[in-house]
Amino acid sequence: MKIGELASATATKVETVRYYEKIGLLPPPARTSANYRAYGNDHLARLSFIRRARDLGFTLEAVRELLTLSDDKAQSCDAVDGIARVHLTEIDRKIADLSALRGELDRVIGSCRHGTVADCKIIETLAPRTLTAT
Amino acid sequence: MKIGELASATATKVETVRYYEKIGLLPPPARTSANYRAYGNDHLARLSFIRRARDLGFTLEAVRELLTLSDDKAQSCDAVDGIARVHLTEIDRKIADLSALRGELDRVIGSCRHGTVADCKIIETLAPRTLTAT
DNA sequence: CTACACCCTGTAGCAACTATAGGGTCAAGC
DNA sequence: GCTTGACCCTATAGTTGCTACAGGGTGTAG
Repeated sequence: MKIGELASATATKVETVRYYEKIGLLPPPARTSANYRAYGNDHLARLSFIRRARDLGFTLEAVRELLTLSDDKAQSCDAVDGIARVHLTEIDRKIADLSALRGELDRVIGSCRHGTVADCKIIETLAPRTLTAT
Repeated sequence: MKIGELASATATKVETVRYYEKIGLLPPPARTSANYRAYGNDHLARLSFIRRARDLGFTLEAVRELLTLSDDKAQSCDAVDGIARVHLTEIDRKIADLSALRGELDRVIGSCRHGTVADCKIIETLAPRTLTAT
């Protein structure tokens, strides 16, 4: 399988595949006589794994750990569970942050009376103190 | 006001202040004889504006537009309103994405039976297809 | 007069790609 | 047999929004 096929099979860009190889996430494949990368099913599986983990929002560092853990089949999967739980906590925090933000922005937008910028409540909210007192 | 004072007055790092100047978001201030930056209240106001907008999640590009708009006091504030609404839509999308992610990750974690990696449902979820068929 | 906190410039680094420049390869069609 | 076009290669620079050096100068307190 050439890099373009691997890429489209995993909804990845060709450059990204090469990037994953460069940072050691995807092992370097064999090469054809024309120096083209020749991938097998193991590469397809590994890249699929990476993409799924990325889609779930894991960082590349977390993906790297998950890949290492998944190679040791006899080990307890508690470490895997731990990584996932830490990640879940982070997502919860992000959602909370964004929701708070959303509320505030919504309030700001709601105050807009569609007048001129001089009376704009949005601008006022952004610069409440010293702007007029310059 | 020296850069350190301006920075601490706006909860910004000194390097960030210099960075904002470099990208043209904050105008270059006067200099003392020792070549130190000397800021006035207008700079304080502008940096406060920038920080508030950033806290609300606006990109630096959006902040730049908001600053430009806020300078023209006679103009209608509909453009300001528009930028804020676009931003709100983006935040909503991000929240939705993260919530979907959270649900999926929660489901994956819930399936963990704390056995070995070989039976790990989390790993299986990440690499459902070809990994075992290599 | 010597520490020490602060200031200066310029550059490199972070995540996770993406894009570009400047080439080589290969199958199809004329 | 030759060209066109899609694909492949490497290497490097760009993206966003900072942050962290390195290697210096300045100002003040003890």
